[in-house]
Amino acid sequence: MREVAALAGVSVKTVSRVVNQEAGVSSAVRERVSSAVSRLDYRPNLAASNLRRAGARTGLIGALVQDLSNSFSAGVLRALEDTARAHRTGVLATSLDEGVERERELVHDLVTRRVDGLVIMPASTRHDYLVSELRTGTPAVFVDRPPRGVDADSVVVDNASGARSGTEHLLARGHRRIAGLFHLTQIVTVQHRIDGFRSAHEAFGLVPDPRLVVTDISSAEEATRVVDRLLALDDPPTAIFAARNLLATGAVRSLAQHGLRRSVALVGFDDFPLADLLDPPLTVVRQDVARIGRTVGELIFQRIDGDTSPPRHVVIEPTLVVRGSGEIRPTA
Amino acid sequence: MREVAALAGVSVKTVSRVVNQEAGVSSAVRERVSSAVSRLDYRPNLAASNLRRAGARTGLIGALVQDLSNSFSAGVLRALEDTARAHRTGVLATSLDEGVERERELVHDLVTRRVDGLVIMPASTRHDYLVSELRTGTPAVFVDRPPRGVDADSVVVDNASGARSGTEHLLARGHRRIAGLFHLTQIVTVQHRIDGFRSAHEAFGLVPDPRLVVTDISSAEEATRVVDRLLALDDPPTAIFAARNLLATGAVRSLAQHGLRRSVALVGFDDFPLADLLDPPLTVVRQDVARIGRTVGELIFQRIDGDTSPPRHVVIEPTLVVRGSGEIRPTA
DNA sequence: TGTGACCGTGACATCGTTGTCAGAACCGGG
DNA sequence: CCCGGTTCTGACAACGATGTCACGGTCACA
Repeated sequence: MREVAALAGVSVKTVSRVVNQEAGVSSAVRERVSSAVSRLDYRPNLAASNLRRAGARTGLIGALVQDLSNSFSAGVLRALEDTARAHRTGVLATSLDEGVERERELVHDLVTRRVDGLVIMPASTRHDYLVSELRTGTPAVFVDRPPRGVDADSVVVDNASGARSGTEHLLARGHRRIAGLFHLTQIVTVQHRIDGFRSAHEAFGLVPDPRLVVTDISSAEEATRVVDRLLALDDPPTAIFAARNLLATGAVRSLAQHGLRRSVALVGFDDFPLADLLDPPLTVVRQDVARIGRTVGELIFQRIDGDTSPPRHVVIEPTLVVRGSGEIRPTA
Repeated sequence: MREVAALAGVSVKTVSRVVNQEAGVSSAVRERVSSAVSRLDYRPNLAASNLRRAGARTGLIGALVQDLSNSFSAGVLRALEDTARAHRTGVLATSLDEGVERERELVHDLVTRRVDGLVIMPASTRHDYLVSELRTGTPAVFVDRPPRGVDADSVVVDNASGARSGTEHLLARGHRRIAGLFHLTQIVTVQHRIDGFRSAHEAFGLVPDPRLVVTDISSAEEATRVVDRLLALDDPPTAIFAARNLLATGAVRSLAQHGLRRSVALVGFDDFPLADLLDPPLTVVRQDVARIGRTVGELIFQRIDGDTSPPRHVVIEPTLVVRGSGEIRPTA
């Protein structure tokens, strides 16, 4: 900046005025400064500017998601990004891979970076550690999983209701032996999905066979092996409820290997690209990722703009998308 | 920081020493300062610190990708993110959606933010505008599409060779009327894929029927309509080469609607999750996204660490993944 | 006891920028 | 020609941190 000032023969303050398009600079001087700026490839230092300006923003929000390459995370992030762009803000996104310790470190790091807001798809189950972080004034919004131990906005889907409707869909078609595939039980949303799975059974006066309820499956490959095993039972399931997108794809792989894709019903939780192109097309409980991402964006920017009303907890209802795989009748 | 110093009864410089774990502070003082830090929830201001420190890094790299929610972009980004984490660096990712103007603005913005490096999956075809941006010393690496008008590292796949091997795969199985679906011709990689498609034909002493070569298709929906139209021709294609993941899925939708998934052969360019679960499973030319992302990460961090050797252009060979859809024989 | 080395600490300048305020130059009106 | 009011410009301090250097105190040793 000093160099620009020297080249243009003015003070640094005048350069600052020109760069920030402040009024009250003669056009002759403005011209000289502008040409000096471009001749020297001068770029104002945003950090220094933010330092000096009162209550300036960094124009950055931090987003901690489960896994960038998972279509759910990516979809939410994409919608969030679009909202952020409208507010001239960048998104600093990181995958957590269910790493609890990593979550803590990253939050600390992001707060230290002075991001304007945090969007957290948490790996941890207790978020007390956030209290001191948020005292610094950084607003946070939780996505997909609700906050515990700290008061913050959240956007989640009604997991119990989604799992319930998916399961009831199978029960209503006569299935009585339904396998339930679930992710890590320590995750609250997974617990809710299990609850929904059970309450659907109760509504039909049934109790799920414990051998058919498998939890803590964390990859598609593991889901495939689990289904392989279930299909080998004396009385195998006639339908499968896979409570997460990766588990559904794992289940499809197993069914395909056994040539049972058209005989065993399957309902998944989470829609994903191409689910409609499978054969049979996959019936799923869909979470509207774009809407979730947009809602998160709206909440966080309201907070950034100074909204201090009590935390809001937005619950988005998932919808059942009927495509074929969930309508297969039980084999006698 | 002043408050911490006051509370601990020391100077700010000593607080700085403790925070940065510098040697030469008595443990008593260190103790007092640490407790003051946690009592006040003090967080050092990274921006101010960077301002003072000579040649400090922001610990940020900017990544401009085509579309975060596309599995190709997301996969590359995920691998890049992992590399960046190893270097204690965050990734500021943005979708370009083929927006040329947006690319320019974002690059300018990121350079102004003083990111340590830029990773660009460019929307534009000429990158002269980068010359002045890069003069500031920010290194850049191009992904997926090569730089033109500026000297910078790049990581691309051999598009011509990939398209050629995919097309030859179909020709070798007796197909003579092969439809080619391509994205925007202004994109260099698309031109190369077209070249590969043609040269495969030449190798068989053939010339593609111009009516079967459709370019500038930019969405899955449009691809579906195009295939609908091609199938309605008097002499419809017996095989389809879809030179991008979205175009392949669009093609599958059309084939499905016409009940032709098992009669018309299909080879796609770009692998994606679940391609193996389609029926028939999709034969594709696969780009190793993880390897691309890792390579990009290695290049950019070498530059950040001061490597000033001439630009390197890494070409990654795509591989043909045979699954079924590409092995369908032509119908008589 | 004096001396030099070393240790712990703080004062001050500085990074690049902008808010504040004051001064210089110019204008029109009396 | 003087005066008050604009208009334009610059000097200076400050944002939050750290590099430099100098200071006072301990300690070992001559």
